[in-house]
Amino acid sequence: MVNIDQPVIADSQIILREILQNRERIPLDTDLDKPSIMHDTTSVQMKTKEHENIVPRNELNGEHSTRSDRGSEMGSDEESSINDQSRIDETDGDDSKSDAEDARSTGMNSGDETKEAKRARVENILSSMSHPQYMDSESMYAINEVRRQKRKQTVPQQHDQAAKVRKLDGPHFEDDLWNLRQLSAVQNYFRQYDDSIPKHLNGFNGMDNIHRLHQTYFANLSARHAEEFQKEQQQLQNRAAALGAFERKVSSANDHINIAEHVRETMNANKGLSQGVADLDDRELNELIANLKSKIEEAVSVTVDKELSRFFQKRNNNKTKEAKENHEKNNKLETKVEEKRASEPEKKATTDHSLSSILQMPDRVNNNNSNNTSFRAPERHSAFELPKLGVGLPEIPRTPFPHHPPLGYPPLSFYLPTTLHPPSMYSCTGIPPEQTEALSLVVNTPKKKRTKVTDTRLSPRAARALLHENGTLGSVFEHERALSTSFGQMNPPCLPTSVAIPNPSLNHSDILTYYKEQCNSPADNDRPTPSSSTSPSETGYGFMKSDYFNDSDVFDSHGKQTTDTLTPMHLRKAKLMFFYVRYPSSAILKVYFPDVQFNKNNTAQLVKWFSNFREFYYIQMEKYARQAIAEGCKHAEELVVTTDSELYRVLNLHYNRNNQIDVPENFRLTVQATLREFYLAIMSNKDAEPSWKKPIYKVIARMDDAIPEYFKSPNWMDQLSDA
DNA sequence: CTATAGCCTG
DNA sequence: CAGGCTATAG
Repeated sequence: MVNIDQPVIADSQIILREILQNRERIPLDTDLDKPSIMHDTTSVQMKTKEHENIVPRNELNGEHSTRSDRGSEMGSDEESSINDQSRIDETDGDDSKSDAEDARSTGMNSGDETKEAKRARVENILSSMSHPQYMDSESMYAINEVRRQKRKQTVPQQHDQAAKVRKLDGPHFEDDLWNLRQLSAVQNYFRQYDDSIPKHLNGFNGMDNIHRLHQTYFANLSARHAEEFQKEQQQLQNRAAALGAFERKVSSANDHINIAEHVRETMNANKGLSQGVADLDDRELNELIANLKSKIEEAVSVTVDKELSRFFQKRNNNKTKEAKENHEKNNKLETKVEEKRASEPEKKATTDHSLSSILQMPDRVNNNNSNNTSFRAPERHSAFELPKLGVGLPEIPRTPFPHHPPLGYPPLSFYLPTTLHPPSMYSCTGIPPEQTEALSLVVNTPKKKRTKVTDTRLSPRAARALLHENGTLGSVFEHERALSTSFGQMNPPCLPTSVAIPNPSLNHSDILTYYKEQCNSPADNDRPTPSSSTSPSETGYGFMKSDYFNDSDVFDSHGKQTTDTLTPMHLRKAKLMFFYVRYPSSAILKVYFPDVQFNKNNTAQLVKWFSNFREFYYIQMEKYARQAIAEGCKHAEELVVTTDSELYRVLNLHYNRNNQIDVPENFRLTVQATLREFYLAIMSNKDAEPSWKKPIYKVIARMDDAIPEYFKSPNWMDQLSDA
């Protein structure tokens, strides 16, 4: 195609096509499962499955389990196996079915093949896009999983051979034709909804759909191996469930129209149309793709919105319950600890102070049914509820966030005099009382942040772009942004994360870039093509052009301003995002930084940021975990992190210095969990092993949360600047 | 050869 | 936080 920057991109398009046509290139056995999707999708049996799969982070790395599983130890290198296992467990029952389906589909090769294949393809597409939150990530994770297994260091993986399966061939002309037919059919189908779908819901995240298709495709490819195949079964189910849900949704919203049926009918009715489509040229094809994408977005947005709100509502309720239980538990522990202290006078001196400050037995913990994290109410200071200070505190001036309630007010705890929270000796002096172990990491606590603002190349223009100082475009931009977030929301619930996992999304997401460019007038953004360029730095030319010359604002397909320069504002935002996700995939990052024109460099930079965030985070964790141990903590349960905990406060200071957001409760839980993980690992002398932290990383990676959509709002971004 | 994760440094 | 370096992976 034209404008193909990178091989990946080129492949992406091919992939899209293949997805759409459900074509070969895949080992037969793998391919066979597609028909199964088709059958499953139409069935309703998915309802049950659906909520099994609703597990947000489950997909992460393909090994993720529900939050409730969080505690499970994955200490060894068997995580992969474990995941696989879990998947197997869940999918077992359907395997047989799939097999049957496979057999069936194999049988109908020639005659019905066309028809069936088409149907399968369309359904596949629909399912791919209809399961935004769960399935998509699922696929993505599956991919991650595969790749990770291949690359996971520390643990010599045996699945290596599995790798190469997904190499793609070059484009096939016939494939294109097929693809076009499918596209037109689908597009045509969606046209029916043009009127019923609010235009304002049109999002700019359309590339995500493509992305997902891409991922789905890869997921299928990866199914070649047994274990992988099983995972895939899981995905298929998810998709089926997704489609089921999607259909139900759309049905209710559109006079009970059955999507699948419609698509099928449309398919049949459009055979003629496909003819004309056949001789489109690349440009036209791209246009078509763009349109299709747009349509799909519209349709999906509506559904996604509904699903999301429903999901989060449900989720919030659960969490509330969880929090309550937690509270009770904590109180119990508190008592326990106190008793313990009483019996250990000599130790008391140290314990009472540092330990308590770190672990802060939650007096009246913030069990204010902390409305969960993600969509926490602005007023929810619960997580920061300050026990003993409340009153006397002077009103601390803080930057109000007028237009964005979500920002809420900074937790009071941040303003509390340190005296109220005796800093642990570690954090202050850095002299561990009795640490015998190698505290390599612990010792050096990189504290002085805020050093350089990261972006040395920040240009006024870029800044302006970021702030949308030029009103006109800004408002429009903003408006669309806000609206478009609805679509983006689909990612949150299951933010693909990647621990020590090669970020597949980074590669895959290139497809986003690709399509984005396709949509835009290719002439505008003439970014040097990274792929073709030899080095990531794109050597002199590439670098210069993209980082300096091309630093100028650009406009995306929606006429919104864009920059390829990461500014301090972006950095702040990234930090805040860290409260929700520790392992965001680059794809997610891209979604949440819509005003950034991503390229190899800034993508790497952003990724690096999170890497740095994590580094700091884990260093703190290890430090405090060791401190707790040094102070005589005997059980992981004794490690309770409250919003008043030293650890917690340190982290807040680091990532939320200006208290720009109300830190999600989940973050606290994550911190606590991390602390415990470290504690347990250290207690069992795991820290002697080479990469003993890897398992911990994995556990934590599963705790990523959904990022509030308002993060995508440029308007919100603005506020960060003046905060 | 290119890319990422992770660790270390400045 | 950015750079640099290494190991690993495709």
